[in-house]
Amino acid sequence: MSQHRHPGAPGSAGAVPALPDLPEATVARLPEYLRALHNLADTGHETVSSEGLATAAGVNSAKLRKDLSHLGSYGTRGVGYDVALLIEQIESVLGLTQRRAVALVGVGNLGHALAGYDGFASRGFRIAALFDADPGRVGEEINGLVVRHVDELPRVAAEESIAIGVIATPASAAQRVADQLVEVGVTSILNFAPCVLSVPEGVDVRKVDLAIELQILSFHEHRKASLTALPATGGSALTALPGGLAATDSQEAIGT
Amino acid sequence: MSQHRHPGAPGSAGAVPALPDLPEATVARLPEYLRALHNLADTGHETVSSEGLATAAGVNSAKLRKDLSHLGSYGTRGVGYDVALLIEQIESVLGLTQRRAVALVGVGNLGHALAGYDGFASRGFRIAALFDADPGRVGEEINGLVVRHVDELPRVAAEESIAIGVIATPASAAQRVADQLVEVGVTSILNFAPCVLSVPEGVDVRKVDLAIELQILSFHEHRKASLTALPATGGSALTALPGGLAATDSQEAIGT
DNA sequence: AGGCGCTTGTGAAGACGTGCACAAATCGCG
DNA sequence: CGCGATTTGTGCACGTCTTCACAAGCGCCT
Ligand SMILES: NC(=O)c1ccc[n+]([C@@H]2O[C@H](COP(=O)([O-])OP(=O)(O)OC[C@H]3O[C@@H](n4cnc5c(N)ncnc54)[C@H](O)[C@@H]3O)[C@@H](O)[C@H]2O)c1
Ligand SMILES: NC(=O)c1ccc[n+]([C@@H]2O[C@H](COP(=O)([O-])OP(=O)(O)OC[C@H]3O[C@@H](n4cnc5c(N)ncnc54)[C@H](O)[C@@H]3O)[C@@H](O)[C@H]2O)c1
Repeated sequence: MSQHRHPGAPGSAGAVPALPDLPEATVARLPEYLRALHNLADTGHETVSSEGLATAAGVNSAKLRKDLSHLGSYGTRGVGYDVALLIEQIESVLGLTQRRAVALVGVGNLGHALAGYDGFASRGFRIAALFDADPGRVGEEINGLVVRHVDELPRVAAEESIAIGVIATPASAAQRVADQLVEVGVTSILNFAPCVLSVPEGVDVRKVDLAIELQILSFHEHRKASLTALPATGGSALTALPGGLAATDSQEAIGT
Repeated sequence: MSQHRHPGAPGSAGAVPALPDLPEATVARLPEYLRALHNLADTGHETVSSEGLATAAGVNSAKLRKDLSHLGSYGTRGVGYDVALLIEQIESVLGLTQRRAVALVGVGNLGHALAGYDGFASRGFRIAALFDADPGRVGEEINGLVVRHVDELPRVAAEESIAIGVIATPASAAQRVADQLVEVGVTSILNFAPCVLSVPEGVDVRKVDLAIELQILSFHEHRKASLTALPATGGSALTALPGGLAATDSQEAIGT
């Protein structure tokens, strides 16, 4: 976690973009806004209201406005937001003006799918290199890229100026791979292996774990089943009627 | 969300689970604790302290204790938690005592990888059916399962009592597939397509979007680069030491 | 039995995130 | 030129989550 908040320079008369220092929750939503905006642009929309964009992104419109207000005032009251301008601004804030090079380590079952995914390219990234430790896989060509041995990582990382590393190896190898990535200067890692990675301060790790997602769904499934099964709670008072239609739970949005 | 648990009956002679109604943030972490606990059990540990488990799960120990306290008091002061007992409790709360059936729709690039993934089975789930709309793929056998046409979903869903649907189709087809899943009674969906799904109240959707993860990393990468470029802010400090060996295990955990 | 060290469980405080509600700003039109 | 319709940007209150700090409980050793 980044904790050191520089207290000084509040007004900050800086003329430059000035690093807005966005709330983390906002950062996590910006990509979704960006995707929705691209959809709108592709369908010919020139402007969009906060209400419209919020619906397209699946969030509350007040939240969307507050999020965007952190980037500056790029909307026009009474009109809405200019789609092209907003795309530009969000991409700028997310650092997508340069196409970042991604290295994928572990070209197995999952790695193959990722290597062949074109959603990377269309959203600001370039798979620059594939690595594996299995000699049987080295040399294989996927989508125009040759799989290299992981020992070549230092050389290739320098050549391609890798910005982000993706780990798709078994969990047992993930920490070692992470160490190797850090060693060659990678400071952002996306980890698909089901394990906790230990990295130096300053290195960011995000984790995607499919089984965890399913287990969270399982919890809610379990809870829903229990609720309809035995609606009587405690011993007295509040006799939540089992009608089944009186579901008070509002929007079902779970987690982030 | 309601939080008031029954005020009386502290000893709680109740033998039944009793629906703890956990905070969502806690639910999202329980699977990680569970995974860490299984690792501990496999390496012969019988008990573990909150500190130890917290480290293994990559969280703060106070947070872990508070999370576990929501399930009840399953620890022993001065000793720690019984690993086997805690596994049992967490699995019970998450509804993993029954092996839930999962249907995977869209057996393309990504779908193939998911269908062949054994991490499902070992963590409480069973891939019960594969579906695709492409006649060319229907009939193909993957990992012992035959790909069926998506039109067979109603029949198969009933036969296998599908609990969770996984969508791995292109975004353009995702909403239609979601509708079909809801239609046959599925109330939990894991969506890999980069789009917002609209579902009725009572249906839970979780989304995994690889490009979003990368873009969030990109933001932090961008910010880190800007900071080192112009460190004039405040007193600066933090001169990222290149040594590389001073790995403080302070995880950089971003977002959730 | 009693004391000591260790660990849990939790109250309290603060940080963070959310959503309402409304003033301010802008456009279009008569 | 002014007015009403529309939509942004934000102050404020509320709820959720995190973290600290410590009393209470437990086992072990003397
Ligand atoms: N397949 C899926 O759908 C899926 C889903 C979620 C998570 N995961 C996780 O993703 C990871 C990969 O899964 P998979 O199914 O592709 O496994 P896999 O065994 O098919 O592929 C792993 C690949 O990593 C390579 N590898 C092993 N050690 C390495 C090292 N030190 N350096 C470089 N490469 C190395 C192996 O040679 C292999 O090619 C696993 O941790 C798995 O738990 C997979
Ligand atoms: N491949 C990846 O690594 C990756 C990563 C992240 C996200 N995604 C997303 O996952 C989804 C699938 O990606 P992919 O690379 O596997 O695509 P793909 O084109 O290889 O596979 C899509 C499959 O869905 C099937 N399909 C299409 N319409 C259908 C329908 N109505 N019902 C049932 N099946 C249908 C197609 O026949 C095809 O087999 C896409 O939305 C993609 O954006 C993929």
